[in-house]
Amino acid sequence: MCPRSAEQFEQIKDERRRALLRAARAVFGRKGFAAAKIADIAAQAGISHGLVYHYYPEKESLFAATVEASAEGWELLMALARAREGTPWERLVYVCGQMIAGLREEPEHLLMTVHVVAEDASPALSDLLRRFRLRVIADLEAMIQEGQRAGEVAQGPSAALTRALVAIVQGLAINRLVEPDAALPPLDVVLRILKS
Amino acid sequence: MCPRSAEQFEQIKDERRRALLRAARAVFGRKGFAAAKIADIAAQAGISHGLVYHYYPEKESLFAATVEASAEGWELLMALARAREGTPWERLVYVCGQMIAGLREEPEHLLMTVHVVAEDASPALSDLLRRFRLRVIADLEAMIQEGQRAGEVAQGPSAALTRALVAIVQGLAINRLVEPDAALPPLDVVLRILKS
Amino acid sequence: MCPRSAEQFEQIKDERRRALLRAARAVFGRKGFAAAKIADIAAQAGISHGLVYHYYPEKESLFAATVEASAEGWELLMALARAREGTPWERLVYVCGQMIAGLREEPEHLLMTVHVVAEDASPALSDLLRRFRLRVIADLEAMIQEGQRAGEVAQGPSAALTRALVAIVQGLAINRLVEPDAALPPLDVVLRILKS
Amino acid sequence: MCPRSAEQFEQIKDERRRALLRAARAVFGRKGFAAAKIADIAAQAGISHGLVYHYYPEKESLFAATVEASAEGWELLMALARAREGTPWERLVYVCGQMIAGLREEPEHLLMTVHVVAEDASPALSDLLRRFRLRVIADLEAMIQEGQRAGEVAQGPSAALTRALVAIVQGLAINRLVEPDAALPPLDVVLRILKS
DNA sequence: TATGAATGAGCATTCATTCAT
DNA sequence: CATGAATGAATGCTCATTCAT
Repeated sequence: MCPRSAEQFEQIKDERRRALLRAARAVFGRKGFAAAKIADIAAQAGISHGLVYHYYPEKESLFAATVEASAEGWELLMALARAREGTPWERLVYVCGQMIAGLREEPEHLLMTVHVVAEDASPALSDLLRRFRLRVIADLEAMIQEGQRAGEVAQGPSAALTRALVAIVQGLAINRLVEPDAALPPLDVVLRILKS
Repeated sequence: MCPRSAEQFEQIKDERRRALLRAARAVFGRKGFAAAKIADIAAQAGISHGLVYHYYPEKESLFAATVEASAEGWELLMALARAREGTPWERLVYVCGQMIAGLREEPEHLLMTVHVVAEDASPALSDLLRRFRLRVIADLEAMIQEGQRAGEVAQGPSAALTRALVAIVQGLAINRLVEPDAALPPLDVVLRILKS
Repeated sequence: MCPRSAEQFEQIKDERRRALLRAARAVFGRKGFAAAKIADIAAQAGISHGLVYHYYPEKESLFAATVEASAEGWELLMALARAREGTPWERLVYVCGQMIAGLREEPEHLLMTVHVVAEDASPALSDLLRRFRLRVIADLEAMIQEGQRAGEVAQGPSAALTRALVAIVQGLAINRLVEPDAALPPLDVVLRILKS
Repeated sequence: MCPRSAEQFEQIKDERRRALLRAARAVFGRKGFAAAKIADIAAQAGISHGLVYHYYPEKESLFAATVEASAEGWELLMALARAREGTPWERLVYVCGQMIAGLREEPEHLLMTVHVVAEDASPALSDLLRRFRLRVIADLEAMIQEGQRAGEVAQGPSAALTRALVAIVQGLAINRLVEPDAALPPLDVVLRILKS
């Protein structure tokens, strides 16, 4: 009808897709894969459930897209961290600070990984999540090793140290979800784990 | 008619009930409430799905019983800890050591709380889990305060410190589930969080 | 163990069987075939549900036995009626009076026929009930025809007249069940249907 | 998007809803609440069982709607009767004639009340049916009292007389269901019950 | 596109029936 | 005989997915 609206359509489509991903992240993070209903996600995104299938052909694709969006968010954060000046420790402080600030507002988003366990979801999803998790861990471990070399981080096996750091962040996300009003520990308490 | 079978019946019943609870803990912990299938739990316990309903009238009751069993396990651990000689810090070391040893073998059991989030499960279940969590936190917080008074634990708000400790333990449970072969950080790394 | 108890066993067995039939009549009459639970019947008869299967190999047999017991009750009533002195009308009054007295106490028993319609129950049950119903109708119709010949009952097709009489009795059973406290119409109102 | 389809949707929806109610009335009337299968009702209405739940959220709601539709049918009949000219007796003849004509075609519809008995169906359903029944009885009783005042109906307690009338109508519905080919008694035989 | 009606596979739950004790 | 634990087929209900409009 309106020939110029092609771009607008694209815009609308993109906005909707983003809204859908936001809604999906919230609902999947909160309920897991199996318990999350497409209808709920659609409602939260303000569209009809039928329309979801114009954007993603099935529930699993939507979940995968959600995970990928999280991965992109992580890449962005790492890029920002790497672009920073300062010591390795200062970069670690920055990244952890951002993660904790993020979970304050959207704890769900850090818990999707927990639902990797829902083995009903195809192995493809499990793998996707595992791979994302491993990428995060690899990035953090690299920073930790840098810090160790700089003498800013406690010595010891960096793999276990990284798992401990990730653990506390995810654990705080759980806490946030269950007790939204409880005080989160300050950043320096969290970072004690990296200090001898 | 067969007078001795009464006790045997009771024994068998008790054993099965325990097997059922064990299976339920594993499956609920792994999949959450909604995604866990009664048929799976029954299969894991070695019984037919119909028989589950002889022991628990509905899925929610089984879940509740599972939580209660965990609560009893916790009470037992705390009783053992309180009965120990030594400083508050030594008791903390003992409790955290036991928790981490436990999650090494049965990480599921620490993650049921995450699924409190599945708010579809009646508020009754959410409340049950929240109450259990709060009890654990209260017990740990008391130990931490004791440690602070004894000068063995870092000063600062004990509430946030306790959340940090619980967070790391639950986070390690997640890690164990997702990467069963990854090395867990040693106890003293975990406990750094409580040291200035 | 106790060799003389053979007769006693028989007695006990017979008593139980009667109790079972009584319970079955009440429950089947109240709930129909499908909705009646063997466990309910057993409980009402004071035995375990497993024992029911020592007396009747399946639910349908129990139902059939219940119908047959009703049929025997009807035969008895007819025998008493036929043995009476007096006019055909007086016999009709006697039989209708007994039926109405019966439904005052046990309305269920007259409604089992309604459940013939539950076509899930095997055709065998339907046939059984239909045959019982037809026997009752044939007996009543014979009495009505006698009354017509004696000029005590209104003329007209006796088949339809009999259906009307049976209808009102069963209808009153329904009423009794639904409104146990409502006054039943006196016998002479019911019998007006047979009078011109 | 397709502006005219809105009304069409409504129409289709309404038609289906009516078809569903028709099917439900037939099946519930024939089998009672517990024995009636949603799948049967859906099949008879020509839809899938899942779709039933788009119209009624649960079996009980469908049953309730069925009862309400019957109640509306009754209201209509009473309105027509009240709008008639003639004596009270003529109105009674009209109403009873319509009821008997109705049960000739759809006897099920008059038997739903019998299944009030299935007390497993929530008390809400029992109450609904009882209330409907009482409304019918109240309407009929009013007409009978009018007839008594006009000297057209036999004297005596109108409550019991009304129960007798309702009884015969429901009883004839049972007869129709069990023996679809048996002759129903003519209207004037039924109405004898109201004549001294 | 966007909607929501329609379908059917899947799961919780019930209950007739069996059987070890 | 008597019990009640055990099984599994059947049924209510949910929800991902499709599709006519």
